[in-house]
Amino acid sequence: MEEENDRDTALTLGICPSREFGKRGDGDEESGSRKKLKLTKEQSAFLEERFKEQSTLGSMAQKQALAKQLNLQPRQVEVWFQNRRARTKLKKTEVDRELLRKCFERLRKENGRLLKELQQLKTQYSTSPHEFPVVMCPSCERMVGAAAAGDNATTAGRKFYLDSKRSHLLDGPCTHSAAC
DNA sequence: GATGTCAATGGGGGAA
DNA sequence: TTCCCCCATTGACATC
Repeated sequence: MEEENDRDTALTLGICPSREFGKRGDGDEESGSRKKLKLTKEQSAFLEERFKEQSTLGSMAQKQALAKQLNLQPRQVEVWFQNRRARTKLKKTEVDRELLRKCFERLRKENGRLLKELQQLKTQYSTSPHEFPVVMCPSCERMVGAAAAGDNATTAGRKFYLDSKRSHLLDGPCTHSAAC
């Protein structure tokens, strides 16, 4: 318990209990295992505030001043900012991933709906082709026509292409030629 | 004991 | 060369 108190005091002061910070590549020769430093609430809150203003440290002087203010080694402040940026990035990646997942799901549903609609049109065309006045697009050489009057709401007014290999439904006009 | 969090390490790259 | 940054990883500690 006493040992813990000593460590807490050290942490409050920003002093690593078992090692000297501020150098790169220093080992933990003394104890044989590195102790974990936990920043105090005050230190974390202060660093958070600074991070909100600016996610990078700026000049060396700025870093040293901040370190002095918090009773930390400049290297510790530097490391805190690095880790904080990494956490921010990770969080953003997770948010982006979720957005993409939702977007994919929406597109998958839309694709399914369009495929179904296409299948219906193909069936409709094969049973009563006379209802589909068709002309050839001189540019892309595909057959293009307008959906017959009386079609359901989703297909009415749309243009469609009929091709031996491909069939396309378009929401907008074909850009190939005026015939489309 | 498994898992998560976070300070810290070490290596590599870019800029001055 | 030095400094700063990013990235992957480590290890101590907390929580379940």
